[in-house]
Amino acid sequence: MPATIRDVARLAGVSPSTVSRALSMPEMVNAATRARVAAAVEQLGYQPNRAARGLITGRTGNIGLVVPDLANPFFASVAKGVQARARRYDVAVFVADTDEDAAAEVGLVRALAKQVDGLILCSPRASDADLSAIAQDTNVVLVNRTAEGVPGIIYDNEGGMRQAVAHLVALGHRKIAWVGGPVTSWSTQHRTLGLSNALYDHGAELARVGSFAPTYEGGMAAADQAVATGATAVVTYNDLVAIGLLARLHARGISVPGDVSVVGIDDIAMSRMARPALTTVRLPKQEAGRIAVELLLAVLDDPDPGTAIGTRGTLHGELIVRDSTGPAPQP
Amino acid sequence: MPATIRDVARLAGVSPSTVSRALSMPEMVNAATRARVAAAVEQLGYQPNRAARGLITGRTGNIGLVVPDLANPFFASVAKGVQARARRYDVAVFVADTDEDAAAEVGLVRALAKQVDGLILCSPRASDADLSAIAQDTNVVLVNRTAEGVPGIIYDNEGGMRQAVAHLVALGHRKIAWVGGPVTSWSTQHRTLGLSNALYDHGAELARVGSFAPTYEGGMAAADQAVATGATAVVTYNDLVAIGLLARLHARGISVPGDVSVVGIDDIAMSRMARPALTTVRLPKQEAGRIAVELLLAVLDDPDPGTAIGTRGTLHGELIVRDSTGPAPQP
DNA sequence: CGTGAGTCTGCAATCGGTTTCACCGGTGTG
DNA sequence: CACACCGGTGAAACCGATTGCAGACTCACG
Repeated sequence: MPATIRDVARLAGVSPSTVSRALSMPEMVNAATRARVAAAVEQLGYQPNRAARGLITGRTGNIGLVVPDLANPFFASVAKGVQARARRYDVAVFVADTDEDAAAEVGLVRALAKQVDGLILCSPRASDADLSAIAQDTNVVLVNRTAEGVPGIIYDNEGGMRQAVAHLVALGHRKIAWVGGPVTSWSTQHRTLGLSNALYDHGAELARVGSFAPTYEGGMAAADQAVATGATAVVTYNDLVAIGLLARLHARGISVPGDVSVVGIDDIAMSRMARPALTTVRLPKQEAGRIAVELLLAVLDDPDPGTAIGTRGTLHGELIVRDSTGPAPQP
Repeated sequence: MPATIRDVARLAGVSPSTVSRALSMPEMVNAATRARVAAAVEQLGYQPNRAARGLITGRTGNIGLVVPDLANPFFASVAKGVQARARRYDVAVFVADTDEDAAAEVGLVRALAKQVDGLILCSPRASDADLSAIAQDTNVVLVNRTAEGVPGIIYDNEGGMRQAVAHLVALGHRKIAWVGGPVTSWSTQHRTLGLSNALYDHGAELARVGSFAPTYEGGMAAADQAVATGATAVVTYNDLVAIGLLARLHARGISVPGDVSVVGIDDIAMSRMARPALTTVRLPKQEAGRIAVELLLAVLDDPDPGTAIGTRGTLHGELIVRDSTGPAPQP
């Protein structure tokens, strides 16, 4: 039903080859012919069939995005960024959600790999070994995770933690509790390290509270233990955890920031709606998605694997001070 | 690099045609041959090239999902449902975000239409005319919107409003304010109507507060006007609005539910984390996505346009009572 | 005027599958 | 015994684009 390249050719009075060239290598065809082709294309509303093109060029013009959970606002934002930037390059995006399941993730990636030119893996849960294996035979860009020889975008977790600590120390806090995320999480490890270093530099004390699910419930569970450490401030793995923690503290009648200050990481939409509004380290989420697309397309265009391999973008967080942090209570 | 059907054929000692048949119409080929082919497929890890198949069958095995805003938790949930169900049928999903822009939407849909077998349009902002035009030459399923002759899934807005009203009336509320969403929104119209009817049936009074953006900010803006109506309860267009309204009421020192009760619609994750936790009408979001996929695939399989046209699924909401509603204050 | 270079265009092969059609051997029927 | 039929298979055409190669034409130069 839709017009084919032959229809255009017939209408323009040229051969299909010429139409093809007029569209993809305009400088190779005579200006007059080019104009005739353009007119015919216009008239028929012709759009080349991507499947047919892909068959011969080996490029599909599609990329895939794999995230652990679309309903998580962090990943939704990244997806939004990916999607917006991909459109600019006329690339379509397959989105897949693994439901936080590492095994499902590997299967999904394998299935998707055949249908796309490259994949963006956001906070993948797969093992380093699986990840490297995948990157072997597929163009992959990692977001929020690193793996040997695979290009990616990461956040400057150390820098973010440093900002949070500087803020809290300035407010007089000397003992700070840390609520970590999943033990296997790459981010948890780096954030723990960054926080620990920053606190050491300021001569303040770190109280580790352990690992919790990166959810509202995880935050509620962590609250009592965080308070029990005697810390006057709590930094959490992400905003969702911080908001859960806030809820539990409120339920127990503990004042924020009067008794305890709370800092999250991410700056999801919910954070400024929390009560009290959450102080947090804002991570540029859509930006990560946009850069991931640029990086992936660069990898695709460069046939030489040496260039892009190891290319790694770093994005910096920004401390957003709201109402959940205040001066440390006088003992 | 990846194995082609010819590789499989050679290994199995048969012709490509037989391999094709063994895979797509197994009953047409001898069991022994079929086994040999299966073994060869297994050994080579063969997966048919979708582009090549699509070229001849005219089916891509892909569907598209278009939403106004991926970062909106409501749409993220729908996307999650679509995505999960599509995977079950081995169908890949293109996701596109229109940024709430009706014009961009139409363009996006046109571009996407060529690359997929069908589209799921979730809460499309386009005009009825544009929508019908699109449905003319593309397989479309609507979610949260109706259009003449286009199949879709909608929510039973009337039923949801009825539940909310019954709850509020039972608590003694006699005058209820309604904060509407965008005037052009299909949902706004139906929710307004449903609320109005339910209130009439209970002999209670409706106070319309006007149209507001379906956002947190919209809710903050609506709060003062809602209070000024003298109503003892407020129903809002969605949960985001309700949460914004809650924030503004808190800022003004108005107690919820002591002075005013608040009811939202959607039941997004944020709602149970609000303070007070929000009473709301839960809409099955992932379910809508799942059904939309089923419906779309049914449309695709049925060459007769008469059957599916006008097929319309209705999903029912469920009142979730939390802490934002209570007995009407005694005058 | 012949020749070579250069520009532009068309022919035909190709990508990896699906599908039509013909064919083959074997069986059942008139 | 001739014929139709049937299950199973292969050869070849085809889907809609791209691209290597060769031909046609123009132009300049010797």
